Amino acid sequence: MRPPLTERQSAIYDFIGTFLRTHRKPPTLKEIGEAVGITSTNGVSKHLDALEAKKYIVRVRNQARSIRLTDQADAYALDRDEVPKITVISRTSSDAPQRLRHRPEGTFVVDPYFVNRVFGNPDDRCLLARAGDDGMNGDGIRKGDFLLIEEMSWEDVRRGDLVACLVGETLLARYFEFTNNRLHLRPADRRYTESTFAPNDAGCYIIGRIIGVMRRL
Amino acid sequence: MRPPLTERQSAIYDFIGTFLRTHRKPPTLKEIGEAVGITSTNGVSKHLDALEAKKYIVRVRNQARSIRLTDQADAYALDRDEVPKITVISRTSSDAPQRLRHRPEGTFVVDPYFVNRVFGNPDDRCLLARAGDDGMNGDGIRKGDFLLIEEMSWEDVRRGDLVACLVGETLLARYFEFTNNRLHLRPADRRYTESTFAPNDAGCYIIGRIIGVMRRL
DNA sequence: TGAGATGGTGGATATTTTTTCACTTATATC
DNA sequence: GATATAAGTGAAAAAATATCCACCATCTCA
Repeated sequence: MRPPLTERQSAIYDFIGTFLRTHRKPPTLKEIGEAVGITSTNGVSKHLDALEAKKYIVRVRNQARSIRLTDQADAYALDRDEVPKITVISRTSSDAPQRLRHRPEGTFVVDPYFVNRVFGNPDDRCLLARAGDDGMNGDGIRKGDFLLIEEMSWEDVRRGDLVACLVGETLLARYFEFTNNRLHLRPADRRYTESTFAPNDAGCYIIGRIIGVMRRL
Repeated sequence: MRPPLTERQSAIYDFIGTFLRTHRKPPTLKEIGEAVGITSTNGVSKHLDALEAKKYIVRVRNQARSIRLTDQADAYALDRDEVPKITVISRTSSDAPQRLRHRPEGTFVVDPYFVNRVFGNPDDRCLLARAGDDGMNGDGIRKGDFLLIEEMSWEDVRRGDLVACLVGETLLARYFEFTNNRLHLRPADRRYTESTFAPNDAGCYIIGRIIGVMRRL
């Protein structure tokens, strides 16, 4: 669709997006130049011409701070330092479970009012994943539901907490208990069986505590 | 907390917010003046001084287009024509149910990626409210759950749809059916009874179809 | 080997934008 | 009646910002 950007053009495009998010206004040519190391505003202007020709930005002639990103998504993205973000994880067989967060499916930057109101105050540790079975059906969580997870190790989970865990390749919601040096994962539904694992069993990885559930109907 | 604004200050504050959303950059003094009918930039500047003193905005001296709204909500608000928004409703006894949308508790402008991914594509018709009882406990909706509602009249709801309705002062989630010229609201839990109403009974108002459920744990 | 794209420097100029100063008109308040 | 606050005009000065011009270097491609 749009022609690819050169390395330099890309750096400038990225800077504009970052500046927009952090300052809530577009940068001047001088500010761009200072950021990417170009002393002449004319040098910057030529790059902007290229970005505009490739339809990545739109400029208004003779107006200060009037660069607009064509791609709405980039323009809408909010300042990641100021608002909660949620990392979406998806399990694939090649991932080490401990590294789920580092190979995310994506990241949501969410409206702070929306999330705060509905889920309290999820922070950077939050992950989003989908329940892989109906084991908690009796307690209002169904297969496919989106689970908002506060990432924590099994040592930090309290007895009786609802946790998200990877058992083999499946992501499960279960009640957690630790007794007799064993992790116990208890489903709400009797048709599913309670599982028991040794603390560092490779077949079971506790992702964290479930703090929210979302379901699309 | 913050001192109230005069009518004129309020008009300017509102204009700045609107301009930010539609142009993705702050307005100049001149643009503000033209919008509210002030020919001298100095007149505008004084209003901005007042807004800044009352902590509604922050200005950067000697920089073009550098007004920033203090209130994150306004600053974060996106162009309402381009992204989904969700109106939060709360029932109070003085409201006519048909006017719930017009007396909202608030409005969320939500990250399009987040909502799209989780709930599909809710549009302007979407409302957010909390379930008022446990009548759908058996089907995974509990009292206090946040319900994402696609507003529609009872005529447009299909038989068997999960709907949100106001029965008296209580907001309920129920399965909907229309037979024998009567609205039937069926709970999932047998401890709650099915209710039946005449189509325009003042005691029952169908808000719309429930398209999503969110629960904080 | 020459043309075209990319990525610059430096400076002058035009334009926009903010700031400052002097002055006016209401309205409310003590 | 003095005084403060809000709201405004008009013009000029100062600063920021965008644009334009001339010129240079490197690389790729035909």
